[in-house]
Amino acid sequence: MKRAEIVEFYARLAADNPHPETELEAGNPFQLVVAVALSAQATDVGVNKATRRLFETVTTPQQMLDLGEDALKQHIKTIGLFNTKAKNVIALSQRLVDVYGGEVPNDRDALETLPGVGRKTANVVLNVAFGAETFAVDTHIFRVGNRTGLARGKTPLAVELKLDKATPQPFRLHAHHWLILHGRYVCKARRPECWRCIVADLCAFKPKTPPPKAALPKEP
DNA sequence: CTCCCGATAT
DNA sequence: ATATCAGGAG
Repeated sequence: MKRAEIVEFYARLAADNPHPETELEAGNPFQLVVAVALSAQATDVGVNKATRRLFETVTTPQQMLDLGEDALKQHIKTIGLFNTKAKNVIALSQRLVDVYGGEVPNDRDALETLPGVGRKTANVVLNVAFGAETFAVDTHIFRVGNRTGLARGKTPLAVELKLDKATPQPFRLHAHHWLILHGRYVCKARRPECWRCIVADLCAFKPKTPPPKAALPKEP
């Protein structure tokens, strides 16, 4: 995608949603780390349903340790991969207490030493909790970047580095939220809704999906 | 590369 | 029935 097209692409998404925010519910950086770690291969809606009650009583790493792994599992058992996620969240909390004074570090390398936290989760925390201009490439952004031609790559890291180079100010801070929300609600994996996409004319995706035909009445 | 793994949409 | 969901670790 050309420079002017990229600016137009972001300008439209920005005009459509001036103040995009994460849809994960978290009251502080620690809860954010936990919520994002839990969100792997799960929907935000599902994560929020599980964390709503959990976060009423657990707001710090020490409180998570006091709760314990078994009780945590009961809270998050409706989320996929809950066994490894529970283990990771306890280990992550232990490390925050032992090494970082119970605080979430504002540093990608430090974040990535936390169990269950990889580059994508670290980038989300840096952006949402600390206002860094990071590009957290999840399944949605990977798909949108490759489909549209905005930022293509074989791996999430490759797409991230291209986004970093291709995204100009003043769009850098919120770019990853505009892309993820666009991917979640319009440029969907199964049935992309190109007929109502506001950047379809800038997009390289060939089979522009038509609007659904009106449902025919069923024969009895 | 495989494994982890329940809820939801199609 | 099956693909997909704010991935990460071994």
